Amino acid sequence: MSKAHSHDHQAPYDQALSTLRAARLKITLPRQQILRILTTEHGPFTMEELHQRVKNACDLVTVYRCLAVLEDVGLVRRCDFGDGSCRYEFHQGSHHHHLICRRCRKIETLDICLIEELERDVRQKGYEDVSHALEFFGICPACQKG
Amino acid sequence: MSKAHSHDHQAPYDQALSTLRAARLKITLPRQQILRILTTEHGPFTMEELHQRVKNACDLVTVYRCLAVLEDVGLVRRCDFGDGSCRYEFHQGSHHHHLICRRCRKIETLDICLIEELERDVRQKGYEDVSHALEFFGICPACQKG
DNA sequence: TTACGTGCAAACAATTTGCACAACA
DNA sequence: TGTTGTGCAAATTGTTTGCACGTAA
Repeated sequence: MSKAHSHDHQAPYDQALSTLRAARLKITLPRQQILRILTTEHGPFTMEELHQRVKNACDLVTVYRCLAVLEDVGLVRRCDFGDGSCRYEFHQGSHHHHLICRRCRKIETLDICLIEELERDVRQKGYEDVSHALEFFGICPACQKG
Repeated sequence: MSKAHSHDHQAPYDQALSTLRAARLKITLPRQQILRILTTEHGPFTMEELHQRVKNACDLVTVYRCLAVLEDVGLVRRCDFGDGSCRYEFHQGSHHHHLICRRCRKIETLDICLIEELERDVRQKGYEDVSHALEFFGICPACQKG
């Protein structure tokens, strides 16, 4: 009762494993470790960052392949901020966007999203399976001083 | 009077050259060719596409360096759609976004943008020099049939 | 003429692929 | 036991850099 209170990371993690089982994918150690990280820390993380966080317990290539699988079954969302490498975060229903400092690359989460009406316009152009990507960039207060 | 009517591509092109001169940058052949393409065709184009369009008159590396310069002086805008390579388009004040087919990669331009209010929120978080990137993805009508 | 730009080759970085071995179910 | 996943090495792709030569101003 006490542990689960502040942040219940266990439930999303267990649910993720169920999703893997439902897709007849194996629950391997690397997948467990990666899912543990993604469900407890917020991210989003690059492949390298995830590889370091599992303390090189598996190969970097395995991180790539795990993330591809997790993205396929919808457990993970890919973020591309236009700086060489893309990032991944756990995808739990919550639709949100990011605020990225152009200088120090700090990433904040924004919970606002008023874009549904625009997506409706896009569907009226005949497009199906419509989604969008919205990211904000700027110089954060800390960097403005430096 | 007749030629300039339907689409006056000459004016933006000449203006771009002036911008280069004002920045004390040289008007070289590759820069002229690239600017001609970007001011007449809409794009956005990848580096490879631009290189092909100048018919290999200059090296691919030169395309990279020209685009970097043009972006620096604000003549060109970079677009990253999260598929390996980024694209560039002529930047003429007009703020807009894109609609990209996930299958055939066709790119349409959208003139709508209601994000100014969200940017205001971001500035209130203390961020300076705020900008955003908004792209829509979907399966276009043509691809739905294939 | 002189700084700036280009070509060519090579270096880099992110990501993908091939194949033999390992391990989940 | 039989897939399915992993490690290692190498290939691919997009982009950047170094340096000698070429050219716009």
